[in-house]
Amino acid sequence: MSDGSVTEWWRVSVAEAMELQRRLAQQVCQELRVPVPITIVAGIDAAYGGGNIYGAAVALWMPSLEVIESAVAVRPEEFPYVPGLLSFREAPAILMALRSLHVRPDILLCDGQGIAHPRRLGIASHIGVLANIPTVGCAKSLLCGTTEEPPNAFGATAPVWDQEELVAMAVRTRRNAKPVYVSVGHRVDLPFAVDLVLRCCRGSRLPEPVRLADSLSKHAARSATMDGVTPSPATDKTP
DNA sequence: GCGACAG
DNA sequence: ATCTTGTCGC
Repeated sequence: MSDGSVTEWWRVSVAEAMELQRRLAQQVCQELRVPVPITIVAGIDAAYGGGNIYGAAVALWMPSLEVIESAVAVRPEEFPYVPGLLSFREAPAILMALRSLHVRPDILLCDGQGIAHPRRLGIASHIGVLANIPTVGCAKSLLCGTTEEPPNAFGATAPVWDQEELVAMAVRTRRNAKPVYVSVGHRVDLPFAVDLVLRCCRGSRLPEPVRLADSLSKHAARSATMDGVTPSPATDKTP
């Protein structure tokens, strides 16, 4: 077979992308299959600048949340932003950043949905299946589903339902702040996902791993963009 | 047909 | 996500 069809899975049409999601969604594991105890957690996120996408990954020790190392990867913007197809736009850069880490995270905390997705394959689940690693989705807003406002206290939760299915939990990670939406990514169950997110909170609305990855990706995009430098990432590298 | 719509 | 100033609260 030609390696192009295998490695560049994101270079597809919107219809093909949705079809691939339906297929990969069947491979998502919603049961707890993680190393015990969790020693290394990595936060991942992406930012845009100058027509490129900056994927970032930050690895931290558990339970201290001390940073071990971080990495950034740059890729050109190829797939457009289409609600429900975010992973086809951001995952290539994020996977490349993950690959350059020298440590192997036990689990990934992703900025975005896990199975709280129309076809049950948000970016967290997609990356989990592709990399065969446990993942948790932690989004700042909902893509689908309905919920109630959780009590205004740290750790309070409220279920998120979509089509009669429990797809996520609204979680209050900080008093007086809007909740975040935690969902199963891959190889974890919902209770564990919520617990991990809470154990990663250090005063901010976003759990530390995600907050740091968000910050790193933004700084990388910003600094590269205003140096008049518009990096031309190699197009032949596979994430 | 109309509105909603992760980042 | 990104474009952008000041402002309210802990």
